[in-house]
Amino acid sequence: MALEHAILVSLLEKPGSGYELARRFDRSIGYFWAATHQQIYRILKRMENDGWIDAREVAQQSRPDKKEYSVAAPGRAALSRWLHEPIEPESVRHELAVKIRGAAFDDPAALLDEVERHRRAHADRLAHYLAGEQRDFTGPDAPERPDAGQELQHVVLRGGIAYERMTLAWLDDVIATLHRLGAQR
Amino acid sequence: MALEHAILVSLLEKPGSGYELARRFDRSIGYFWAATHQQIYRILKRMENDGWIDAREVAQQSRPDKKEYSVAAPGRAALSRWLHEPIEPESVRHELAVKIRGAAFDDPAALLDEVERHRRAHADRLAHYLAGEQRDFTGPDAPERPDAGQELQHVVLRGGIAYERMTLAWLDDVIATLHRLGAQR
DNA sequence: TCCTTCTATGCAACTCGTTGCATAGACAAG
DNA sequence: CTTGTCTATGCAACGAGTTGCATAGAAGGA
Repeated sequence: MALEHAILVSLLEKPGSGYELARRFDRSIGYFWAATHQQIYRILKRMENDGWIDAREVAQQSRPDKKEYSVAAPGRAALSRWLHEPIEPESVRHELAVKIRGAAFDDPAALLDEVERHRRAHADRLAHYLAGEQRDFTGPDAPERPDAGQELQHVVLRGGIAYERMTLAWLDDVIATLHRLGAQR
Repeated sequence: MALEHAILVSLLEKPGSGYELARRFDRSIGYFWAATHQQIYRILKRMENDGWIDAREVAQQSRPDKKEYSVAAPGRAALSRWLHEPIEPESVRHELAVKIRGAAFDDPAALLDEVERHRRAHADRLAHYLAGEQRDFTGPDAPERPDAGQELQHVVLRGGIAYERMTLAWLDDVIATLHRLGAQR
């Protein structure tokens, strides 16, 4: 039940509409917590009913009107409560790992294309993260004295970068292993 | 919808009851795909109805009887179909990352205990993985000529080890960042 | 003019996953 | 002989997440 909290954090970083939030969840924050626009709209409605967030109708030119949400005091309090609650170290769900173990009962070499496709996807994501880091934190346009929010966003991004680098190295290990098993047949 | 496939893989590696599967999901395979006994029993029942797996009543001494499941031909075919389908590179859900970004709107230093608790949990898990690797793959009792299944289990375990090492290093980075922000106040 | 794309919001139906509870046999400790 | 623990299976209710579909304004291109 952390999606509502992820939305609160995103709205505190910058107020926005459901549509804008959905796009943020396709980008930055969504790299650490995925969500579809359906989930987002539903939870926004619930949080508005509960008084956690305020809605403001915004008329726009050259595009449809939108409802811009911002966090109200009760929402901030709810987020604060959640931040002080302990959470369980996450339980991973790594579908590809299941496939790799399953390949023992099928053709291991047939997995190669799939693994290489994943490798490319992770290489793209790493490049994307590194470009974002350059743009926001380490490049010439980056703030000289970053505030706490920027420091924390940066350390989360460094986590994403470390994750992608580790994953790339592991996928190379997987590919080498599959090749080895293919050569043995 | 990969839990059924994870169960099929586990049953191919070794037939067992729902209870035994639940314990495996607390150990080895569950490190890459978590599941409770409720989910497992429900899916076992469905797969039995669909003819994917066969059930066999096993009378036991000094404990209750159990139903031992093994994979039938249609289940194997279903697994094979799934193995040949492409899957999306997984969408991560990293609750702690959401909390870290949220800490910018609360007290960053208050997160230290939580992050250190996670660090300990990951250190324990790494130690557990390394012990398992020693026992099954690199120690004196390990097979000299591992078969394909063992090679694939090992490469998945190496992924788990790499993940935990990366996570530990990142959590140290997070802890250092939180300390730095605390010192600045 | 029609078609597509982008912005923007939402309903309905379904499956997946979690939590709490219930039952029951066998055994060991107090 | 009651209590607790481990093995073993399951129901019911709920909440989370996915998929398909629908609507609608505005812009741009064929």
